[in-house]
Amino acid sequence: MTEIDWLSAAVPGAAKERTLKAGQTLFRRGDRTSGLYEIVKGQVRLVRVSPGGREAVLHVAVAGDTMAEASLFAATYHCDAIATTDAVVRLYPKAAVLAELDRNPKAARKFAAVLARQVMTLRTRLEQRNIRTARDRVRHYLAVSADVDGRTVALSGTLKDVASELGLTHEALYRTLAEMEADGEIERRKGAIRLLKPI
Amino acid sequence: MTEIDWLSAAVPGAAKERTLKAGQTLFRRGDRTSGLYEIVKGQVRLVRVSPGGREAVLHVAVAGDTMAEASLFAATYHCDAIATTDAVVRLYPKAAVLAELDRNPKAARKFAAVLARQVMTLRTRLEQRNIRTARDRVRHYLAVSADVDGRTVALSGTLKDVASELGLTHEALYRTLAEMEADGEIERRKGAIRLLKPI
DNA sequence: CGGCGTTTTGAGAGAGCTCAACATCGGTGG
DNA sequence: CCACCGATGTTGAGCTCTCTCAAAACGCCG
Repeated sequence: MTEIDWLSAAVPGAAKERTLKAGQTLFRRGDRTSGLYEIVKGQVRLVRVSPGGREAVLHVAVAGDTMAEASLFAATYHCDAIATTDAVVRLYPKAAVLAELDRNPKAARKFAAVLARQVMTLRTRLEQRNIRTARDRVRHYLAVSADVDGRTVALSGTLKDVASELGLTHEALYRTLAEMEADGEIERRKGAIRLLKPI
Repeated sequence: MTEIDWLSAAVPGAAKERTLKAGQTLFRRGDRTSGLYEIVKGQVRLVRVSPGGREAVLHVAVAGDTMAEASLFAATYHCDAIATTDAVVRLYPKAAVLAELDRNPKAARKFAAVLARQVMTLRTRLEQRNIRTARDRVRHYLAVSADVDGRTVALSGTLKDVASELGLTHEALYRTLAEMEADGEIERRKGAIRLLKPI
């Protein structure tokens, strides 16, 4: 279950949609928190702006992501949220979400479960970034993403998306996959990769 | 509040300590989940072992960290946990933690808050790894870690620790800091860095 | 004082990034 | 049905930056 599934189940009808133009601000640091957001369309980035005006990006949320979960438990936002493209967001109001957490232990447990899974996934991706060579990083990705038989990896989006998730340029990923295929380590199919040698 | 503070407050006396030799297994994939662990001393790594015997590291937990939070909500573990050094771990039994979450909405909210904060921190660190040059990565780190006045960054551990958190070799970090100091961008103090130009 | 870990600087090599050109694919409209 | 177009996929060549290996200074603690 994703966080969004949980939210729409827990607070049905409470969410409000909002449309943003590219460059428009969703909230600013110091604003009273209104709740957490789901990105329906487009892209929103969370940034901390330093006194000198430089931006440090904390997170780039794209369609399907949630952001600002921690704002549920804070009085004010600790960063700015700015749409990088035209975007549509859905607000899950803080009061409604917290009320449901208090009222319904099952829901609270489910929410914690969703967050714990996110923590796990993020740690895995962070660990992956510690791997230096493209080939080993791809191997790590394949090993972690392989289905139960450990032989097939379904590719979620385009290879460009995978490259971005791996922290590689798409060129580097293409080259690496080509080399691995030439070495008989993998076989590329439409939307999937088969592992030939059990790694 | 850290996760550990929350745990010891929520399930006082329920935790059990266990001592591990280097190389010893704490749990294996498929084992029934017993709860989540805090590392008291040493280092434990979570790995997924592929059919061919290669290890994909999912997380390296060091003293003070918690691990396997998601196991609270699963019947079996999904990876192996192996001590990389002699280690002491503290087990917070699943039943006790879940019972407290069900019984006490305040505790459940607190737990969710801790997890949400972890998600935030991890996303920030992941975003940081998207920055390619050492200098910009250090700038990002400084901007995010600066205290309220945006002028001073307290260093938690040694610079080697910081280098590891940044995903840089310590040599690269030393060089970068030296250059930044030469350029008048920062000033290095004992256990802290002052930002001279507001970045 | 001696030993160990941290900090520092040097030199060289390798790996991925950047820029560039081209192929391929899927959808759209004439 | 075909031409067109944009995005994805693919390959090439050079460059830059960090990593690696090495060695030495420094600081802390027993």
